[in-house]
Amino acid sequence: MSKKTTIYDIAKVLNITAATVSRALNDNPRISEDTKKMVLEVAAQLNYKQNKLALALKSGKSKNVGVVLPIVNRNFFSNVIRGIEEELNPMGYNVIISQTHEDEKKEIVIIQNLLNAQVDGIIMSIARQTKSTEHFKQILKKNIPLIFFDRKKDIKGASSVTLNDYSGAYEATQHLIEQGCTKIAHFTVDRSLEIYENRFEGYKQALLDNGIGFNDSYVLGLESNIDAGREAAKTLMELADPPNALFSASDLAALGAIQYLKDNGIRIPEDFCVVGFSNEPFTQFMELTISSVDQSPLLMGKTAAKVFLEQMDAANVKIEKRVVLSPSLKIRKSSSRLN
Amino acid sequence: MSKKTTIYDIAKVLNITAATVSRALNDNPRISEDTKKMVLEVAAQLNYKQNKLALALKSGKSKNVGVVLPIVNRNFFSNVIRGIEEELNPMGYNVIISQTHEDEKKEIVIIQNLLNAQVDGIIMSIARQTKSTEHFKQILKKNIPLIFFDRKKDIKGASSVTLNDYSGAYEATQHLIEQGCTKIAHFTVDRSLEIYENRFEGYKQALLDNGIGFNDSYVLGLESNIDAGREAAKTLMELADPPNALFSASDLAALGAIQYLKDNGIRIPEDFCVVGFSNEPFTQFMELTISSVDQSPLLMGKTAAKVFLEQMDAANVKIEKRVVLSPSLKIRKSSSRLN
DNA sequence: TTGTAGGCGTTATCAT
DNA sequence: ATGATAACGCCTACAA
Repeated sequence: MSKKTTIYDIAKVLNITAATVSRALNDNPRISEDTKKMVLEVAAQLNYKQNKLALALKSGKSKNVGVVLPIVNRNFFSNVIRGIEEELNPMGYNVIISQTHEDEKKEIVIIQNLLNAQVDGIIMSIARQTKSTEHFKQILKKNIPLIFFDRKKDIKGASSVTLNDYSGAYEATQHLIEQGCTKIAHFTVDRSLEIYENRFEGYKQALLDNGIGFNDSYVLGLESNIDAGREAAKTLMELADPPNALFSASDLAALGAIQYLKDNGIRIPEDFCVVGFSNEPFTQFMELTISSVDQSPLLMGKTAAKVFLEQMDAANVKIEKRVVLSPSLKIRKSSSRLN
Repeated sequence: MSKKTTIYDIAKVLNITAATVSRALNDNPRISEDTKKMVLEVAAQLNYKQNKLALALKSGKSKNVGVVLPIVNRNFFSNVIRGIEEELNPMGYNVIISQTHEDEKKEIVIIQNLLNAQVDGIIMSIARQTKSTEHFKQILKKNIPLIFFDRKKDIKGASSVTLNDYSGAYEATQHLIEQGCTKIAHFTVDRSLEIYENRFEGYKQALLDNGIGFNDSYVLGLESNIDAGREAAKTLMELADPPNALFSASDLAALGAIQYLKDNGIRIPEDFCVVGFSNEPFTQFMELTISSVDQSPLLMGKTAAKVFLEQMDAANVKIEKRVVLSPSLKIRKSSSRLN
């Protein structure tokens, strides 16, 4: 069809040069109002659209930001994306999404690709298994901002926006204790990840601060799904001295546990209290609503985006920034004995 | 820091020309194995990375695809994104996400922006209120593929991947009838949107085909959330002749209705059967699991991506393609009387 | 097999 | 106020 119209096409029509057209289009002061008006007119007539690619090549800024995360179709991550997009789009940035599927190799390839695509920044949450840090350093070496969210690695020059998982876990456990629970179990997922380790530590510290002995057999590592939760609950209840409460680092696992307990005639919250983590939508939809720690993913996304924007403004001034967001405990039926 | 290395840097080291380097890097046959090897070596040493921007400018192909949808943090949409990304990333495409927030003006601006950014294609689900089609035609005029998913407009040259909402609704209604339900209500959302209109039509036709009179007062339009569902259920049950079943075009509204019914001592499924639409995750998590029509969003995303890839291959051959996916009814407790 | 030169669309730095 | 020119990094005829 009709080739794209360039500033040269406009220039030709008006018998002026492309440079002048460019100035007119960019509100350059060194140009007469008259020619400016004419250029704008012809541009409209010819349906001229700036080619961002050319601009990007020239300026070295692509106005694209890469967002890398394990998987998009999970409530937490899709909310983060939403936050990032809402903050960045109005500033003229496009958001490129890539999924690692928790695969370190894929993560490395993706980052290579984004760097080749000349993204202006990378906002990411690392894959579970990622051990290497070489690819992160590559990013920083090219002097482009790297902002981690939720799952991070401590790397000089990289910023991060995380949740205070420790205090979230502490608060949740404290709440269970206040409900009169004395024997509190904990479901963790993968303590080699900082976030889960911190949740564990918060849980443990709350127990100790309240003079409650910490019991190793009450801590179980499992996958984040319903079946795993059911099974783990079974394991717990078959202990010689079973617990009477659970703080789960996963909402789905918490749900599984609740299902198992109910099936076995254990009343919630009368006999057993449960608090989950993530504040997944379904926790509010159940008949027995589930208490959970909210991670404010939307805010996390927005904050990560803002940190990126700051770094862009700061030009060469490379100050790594570490933002820690406060979780908020949503108390629901599964842990509401009093009142 | 160190400037990015270009093919010129490599050329300089080897005392050859950039063209030769380019050929070596691109497996061009017209080059000696020796120089090729050397180039590759030096490229590795200098940590050379191809600048995709330059390539894009030269070739006119950005290897970016725009994905435009109302909002990302909704189960359906985030699953579609996942499908698209999984299909396109391995083919070397990056996926740019933008949200319209159901705002037509924003949709227009976003598309303008994507066109300026020279995307190679646009995969999108239109905003609710969108009436104009001018911006869609702009896309096609530039000869770049436009693929709608779920919510589409019929435009010459545009492809689409949709769900057979009609048959999904028909099947759901038929199922309710088979459960012995005689008076079936319907929650719709916005019948000015094709998908909801089709669900309504499928519902209506199933009634007629079974010799069941269609009752206008059983059809309510409402927002897709729990409270609206509760309220609408109240309206229904206060009718002189209240229904004994509900086919809701929204899972959340279905949940609201179920909550209201339960609160008022109506037993589900014994007294009243419910089927929703979308197969949201929570429908399986409830104690009373909710029957729902699955939209296979992941497949929808993958299919849309494949259609795009086909169109790219087909070069100038612009064949618009219309794919219609089959829904599948997930029968759960909320509508399981028999057996 | 390799080098030369031009162009993709912009902007910026000189001149004029 | 405007024009000419170079440059961003790459690819590809064409020439040698």
